[in-house]
Amino acid sequence: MSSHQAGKRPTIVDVARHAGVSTAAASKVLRDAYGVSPEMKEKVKASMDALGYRPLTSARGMRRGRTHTVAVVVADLHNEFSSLLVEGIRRECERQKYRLLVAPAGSGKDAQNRMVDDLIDRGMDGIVLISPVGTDEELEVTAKTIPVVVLGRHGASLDFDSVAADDFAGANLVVDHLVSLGHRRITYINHTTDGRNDARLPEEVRVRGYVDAMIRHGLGDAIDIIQSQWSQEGGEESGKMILARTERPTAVFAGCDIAAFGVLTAMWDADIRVPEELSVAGFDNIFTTSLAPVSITTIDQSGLDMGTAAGRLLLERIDGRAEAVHTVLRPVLVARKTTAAPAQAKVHQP
Amino acid sequence: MSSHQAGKRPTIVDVARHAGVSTAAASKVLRDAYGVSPEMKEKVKASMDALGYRPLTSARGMRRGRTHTVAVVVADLHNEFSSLLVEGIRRECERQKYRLLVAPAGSGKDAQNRMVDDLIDRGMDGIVLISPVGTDEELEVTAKTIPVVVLGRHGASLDFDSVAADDFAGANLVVDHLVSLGHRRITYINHTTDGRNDARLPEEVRVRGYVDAMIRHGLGDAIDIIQSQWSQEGGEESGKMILARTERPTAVFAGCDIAAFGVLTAMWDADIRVPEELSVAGFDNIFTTSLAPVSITTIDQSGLDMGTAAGRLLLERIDGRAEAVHTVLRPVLVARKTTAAPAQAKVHQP
DNA sequence: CAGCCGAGATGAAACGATCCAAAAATGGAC
DNA sequence: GTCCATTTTTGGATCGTTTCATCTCGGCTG
Repeated sequence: MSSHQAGKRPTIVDVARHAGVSTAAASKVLRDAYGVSPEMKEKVKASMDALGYRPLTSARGMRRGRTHTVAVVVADLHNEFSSLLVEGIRRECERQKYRLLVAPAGSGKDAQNRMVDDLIDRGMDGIVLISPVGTDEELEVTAKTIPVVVLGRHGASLDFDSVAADDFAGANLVVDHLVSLGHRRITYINHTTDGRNDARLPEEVRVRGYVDAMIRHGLGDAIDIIQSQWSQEGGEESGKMILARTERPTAVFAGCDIAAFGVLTAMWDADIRVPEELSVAGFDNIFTTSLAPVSITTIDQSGLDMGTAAGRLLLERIDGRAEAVHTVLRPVLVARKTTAAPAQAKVHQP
Repeated sequence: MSSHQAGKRPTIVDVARHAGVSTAAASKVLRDAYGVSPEMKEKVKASMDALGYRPLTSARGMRRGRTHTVAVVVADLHNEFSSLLVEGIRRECERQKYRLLVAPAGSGKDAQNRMVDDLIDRGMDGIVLISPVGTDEELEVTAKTIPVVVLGRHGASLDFDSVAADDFAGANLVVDHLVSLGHRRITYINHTTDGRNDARLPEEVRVRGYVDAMIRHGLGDAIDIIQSQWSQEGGEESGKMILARTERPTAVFAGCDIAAFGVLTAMWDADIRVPEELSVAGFDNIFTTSLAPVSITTIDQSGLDMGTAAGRLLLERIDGRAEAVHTVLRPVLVARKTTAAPAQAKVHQP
């Protein structure tokens, strides 16, 4: 045995004995329940901090079923955008005196499901899932057991709440911005999902938004989609492909910021000046887009707001709300330095 | 009440009844304890997955005192480097069938201490603290209650383990690298800690490493330290200060990567080419240093290894080890594209 | 065949809290 | 001073699991 058991932790029984009252009384004081006289309250409280007593959350949760703890399941922590979401949830939890724990589950479906089970077994009061890969059916099974909020995925289940940004509107904003600068040949970099092809995935919604906006501007003929991956490598490759063409676009709309970084790398290596020779826009407004030497034009989904919204919904659910709520947040364009009017373009539109 | 209690979760009593055995027997099967016949084992296991039974970790932990769960306390999740550390810890925990939860506590001392208490109350088996702000004395009090590993802070307590990178050696590597490229005027950007001035803080160790290396190379006269903050703003301001000088350095060693980004921004804005006109080096090897259009030379502390080391130490402690272990890991230089020989320099050294 | 042994199985007491119903104290009203 | 209505206080059951001491039962030994 290690030496950590040294001074046994005081229990509520110790407090009661020290104060000369019953444990039931001590418990009431602890919870400020009804039916305890001021002097008893005083006495017990004094004993509590004389002994340095702190109730054991797990023992509490056992009878009462509440631990005042919620968890957010996330694939990994490297994604800056999910950090923002987490921070939003955390703030809302803090405001309502709940504790938030972050559970990194990996990107596999089984791993995520196992993590959810483990969190339930560990007495969480509710769970937020960030862009989970499981099917809606799987999530609904979970949601019958414990309050669940899905963050960052479009959908409309009756059993769990959801919060997502309007990716369609976001993609529209980018195209509108580029067109208003005078661009017509705007290439989009898509994230190709191998296998599952869920219309509610952000990537699907964004590409639809791009296509729709192009058509709306009468640029249906200029629609140009590169099937790639939303990673720095995917962006870089796409950039090189574009450079290899005889007729290049004047603007590239990378579906996410990481990919935009990749495109910039490709341009830098080829000595193409951004935005003079090519405009580049991202999506997500991750922290480093503002930090880059040439700050990147992007779409801000206001992750903080999404997070707090999710936190609020979750705590409402825990509190008893029965009907599902689905929130869609409106993104905004953050115009920075990677987009500008194209070299020799008529600024006026047809 | 919400509708989540629908199908009551099966307990070990249900399993026992279903299998027609005592709960004690069921419990033994669950833990594969000694003294259970093959046929009983079979029967009970069948009942378990017939009912979809999963033991409640908190109830278990209550009697046995172990929940197979550990937590890592982190100020916030925006720091990419701590994400790496967390990932390392997670892998080690997974290997040993432990669950890791991440607890974002904020940067305040009180907030961190409160978080640690709450984690103990929630039945964690052990805790890793990433660059905690509390004093060693406070940490020792905690470490008497629960196994603790401190990550990213130099120190040598008898009550808790620690893992840190050799910041001194890291700073040496950068200076050696720059000098070998032919630089002599190397400016260092320091992080000024207002108030506490702990010699074991990374920033203190790094600046000592810089000074020491400069002297070792006979460049004591060229020592030039800018007191600033390790943030993108701090880096940018420092960059501007350098530009305003009549005699500029040929290389800047920003104490951390974020600050290096700031320096690059300042240079970009002033049309100074990096590395042609100025070399810039960072420290930490955060993910985006490789991703930036001009990838940044930096020091890799191999956060993954630090994390797994911390995880291993923690689990050993939980397992009973009594003596403290302090690990220092050797960092390596990652030479990328922001450093090169200065414009008109003799490449040979005196 | 009495006695012993050890492996398997079990009932009940923990663990640290909450919660319910019942007991004790308080305070008026008559 | 008795009686009733409140308020305070309490004992003990309970949550889901482990653990401990005990019990059973077949097989061996002597």
